[in-house]
Amino acid sequence: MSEYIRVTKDENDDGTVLLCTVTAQFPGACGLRDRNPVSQCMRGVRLVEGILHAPDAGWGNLVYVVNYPKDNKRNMDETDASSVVNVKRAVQKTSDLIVLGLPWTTTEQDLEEYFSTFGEALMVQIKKDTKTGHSKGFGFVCFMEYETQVKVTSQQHMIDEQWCDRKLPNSKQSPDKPLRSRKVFDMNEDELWQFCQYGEVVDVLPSLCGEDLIIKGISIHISYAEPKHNSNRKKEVEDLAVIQVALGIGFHLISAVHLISNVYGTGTSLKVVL
DNA sequence: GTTGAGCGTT
Repeated sequence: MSEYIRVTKDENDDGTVLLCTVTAQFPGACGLRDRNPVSQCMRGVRLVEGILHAPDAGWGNLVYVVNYPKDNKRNMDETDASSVVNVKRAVQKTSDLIVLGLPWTTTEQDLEEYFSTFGEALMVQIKKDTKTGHSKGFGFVCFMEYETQVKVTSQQHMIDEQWCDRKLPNSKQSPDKPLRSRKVFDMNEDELWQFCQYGEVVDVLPSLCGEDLIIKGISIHISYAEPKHNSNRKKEVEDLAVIQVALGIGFHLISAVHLISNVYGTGTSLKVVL
């Protein structure tokens, strides 16, 4: 069934599953929990000496969530921790923008003055003819804050009474990736697998939800859907959402989607923009 | 002294 992530083909005869079977798919996992179908409460799967024991009613048709060590949530290992930091940095990283179609008379001062209304610019330049010093009608700008860059790239610009174009310079674009964005809503497993081929997503942490991430040159927006029924359960999902997502493996992202849709109801669960 | 799609003298 596409709803489930298979970690093992069959449980043992006595209804047990080895923890190492789970950790093979979810590195760093220390156990499992599931939602009691009656009380809707989360409960831990009994773990004795590395062996997971089925609930009294058997493994059944329940969704099991992977547990990670509590004091280690954000720090499953050094590599992962630094990856998260890198993601945070990637979010803030700005890039030069090329500004085309400038009036011949526009100076760097004019340009700086215009763009400073959006935010602080680190660099503004207009390309000029080396001999004559006349403007070639295009230039570059780089902003301090990524938010400023987003603002600037998301609207048109009238500079000295002329509409100008602004975009990422060719030199800053990754040649193998399409520029246009594709939005994927309500991803099913097949779509997730397609997504998995693009690269590596480090984490889906509550703190990252709502943020635009740029990971290995791929823009990814991760957001939670609004709770459809009981908003108290939102806290639970945030608690549980410390799920490592490694698109190279794929399973983790799928499990995150399951987790989130279980709590918020099926529907929009993860929004991924490619 | 001109021009109007483009891609960065350091």
